[in-house]
Amino acid sequence: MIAAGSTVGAPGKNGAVLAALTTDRPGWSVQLLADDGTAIGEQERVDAERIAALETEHHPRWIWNDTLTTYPALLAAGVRLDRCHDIVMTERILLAREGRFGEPAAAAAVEARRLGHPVPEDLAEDLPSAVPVLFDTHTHTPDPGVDLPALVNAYLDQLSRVATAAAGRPGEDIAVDPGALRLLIAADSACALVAAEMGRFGMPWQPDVHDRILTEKLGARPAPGERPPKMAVLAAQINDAFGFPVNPDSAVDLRGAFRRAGFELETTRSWVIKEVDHPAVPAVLAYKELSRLHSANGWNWLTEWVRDGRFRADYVPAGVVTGRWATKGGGALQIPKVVRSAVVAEPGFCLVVADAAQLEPRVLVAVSGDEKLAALAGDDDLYVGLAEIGFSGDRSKAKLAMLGAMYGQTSGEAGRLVATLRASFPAAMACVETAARRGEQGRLVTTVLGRTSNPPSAAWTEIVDTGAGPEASAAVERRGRQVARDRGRFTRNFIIQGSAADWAAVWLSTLRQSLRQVPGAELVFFQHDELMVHCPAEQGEQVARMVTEAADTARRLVFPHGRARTPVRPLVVKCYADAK
DNA sequence: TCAAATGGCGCC
DNA sequence: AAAGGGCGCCATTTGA
Repeated sequence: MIAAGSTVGAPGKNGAVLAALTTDRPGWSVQLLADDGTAIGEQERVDAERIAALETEHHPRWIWNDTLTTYPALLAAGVRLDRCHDIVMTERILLAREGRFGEPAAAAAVEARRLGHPVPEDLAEDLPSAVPVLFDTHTHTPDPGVDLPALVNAYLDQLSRVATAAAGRPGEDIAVDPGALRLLIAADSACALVAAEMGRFGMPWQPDVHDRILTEKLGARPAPGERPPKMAVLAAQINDAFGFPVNPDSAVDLRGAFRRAGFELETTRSWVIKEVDHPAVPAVLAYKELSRLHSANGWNWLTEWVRDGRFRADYVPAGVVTGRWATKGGGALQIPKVVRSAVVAEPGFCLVVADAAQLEPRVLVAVSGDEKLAALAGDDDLYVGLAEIGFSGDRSKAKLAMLGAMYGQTSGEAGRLVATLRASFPAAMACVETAARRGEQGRLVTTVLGRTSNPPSAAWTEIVDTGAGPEASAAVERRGRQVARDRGRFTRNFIIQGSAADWAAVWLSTLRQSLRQVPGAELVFFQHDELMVHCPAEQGEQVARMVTEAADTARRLVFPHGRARTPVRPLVVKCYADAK
């Protein structure tokens, strides 16, 4: 379990609690340290076996520059480690709070340069998009320009900055408890371990089942560059219905075809086309659906991403500004429901699939401290209670209002419903609306654990300032107001989505710790507010309980003062498609 | 001709 | 039903 407010665990036998590690060729270099950073013994060139022995003997927190470029090679060598401190990930969190967003986050590398070591440009310019993600687990890439003293300096430097960073900066209102920030750092580091482990183990995936789904929907697998049979039939029907050739893959062509047929469409999105009264419409909609399946999760995806019965994704923990995970390639966070029956536990194993029910509205309850809303939070279905209070029992309206409030909807029915919500729950609404106003002013917002929004770009400031200027034309003024409002919607949602991501990160990393007691159990999937464990069938119920307990721990740690609940719903199944 | 932008849609 | 937040990915289109 992650201890809030502490950065290190119990001392090991020899007093060592930390182990700085760099990747060298061949092998690794390690320095054991006490919790104040004092070296214990000598720097050591080590192999995987020695690292495993150090883990057993000292159970240290491993300090390294970047989990995603360090840990996969260790996993490939058969070493699993329990705890780490990820310098790069921590640096991004701290820099954002210090108003130094966008500065190089490779702290150890920066420190190494200060000490006079050469730092290659690619590492020095370590912006989030430039972080090398080496998921080839057999790649063993040395840390260029990073040595053990630099790593230790970077670690101590980061520790010393936590309290100030937690306090934030004058005028920004982003202060959080230092313990919260430490929890965030620990959770993010642990999530990086999860991401590497999950990427290596992979999600059980049966290619024959997937192929059956594709063949059923699309017809036999076509030659490369050809349309699958059922798409070809639909394309022909579309041509017939219009009376002239149309390429349904081309939005330009499709829009032109509808124009010739007398329909002026803003876009060719499916919900727009659905409203058009023309004989081609059903075939167009069917074609779009099949086309999406074929191009995003068709046979090409299957051959590229599924090997040896596993889908191995490249996860990027906290890769999104809000702290949500991202992926590189494979689209692991957009697996369509229609192919989920291909995810099947191995013989003798089961899948424990769990999602957090109505997480975002519950997070709003917690971060806003709205007492009236909190009174509803005990219900299993938050929207039912909400409906009774403000929406004459209409659950769908209550849900729409809540989503509209969190996403910043102002127009249409949802906009009106948000107004109703505001009347009943002023504190909750004030919370999101304050966040929106800060965004409109170009200011920052923070999640509950202290992840801070990125500042607006210079271009944004320019547009907003010009729009507010005395000589602005009506159009320029309108444009300025619009980008300001867009920014407000972003910051409004940031505090909710990001705080939900905080909770989920603690949930995931807490569960990872519990699962060490269950031989054969592996986290195999994580998607924002949902996770999946692959474990021996007889341990399914035990793992399900752990999932629930981890959620409870996460609630206590992340929302210590809140009355919000964060219930999760673990299901023990054979197949992902059965988890509904 | 090639890289970047756009449109569209899957997930939460 | 529509369209507010966050993404990644594909095919097509655009523009240097």
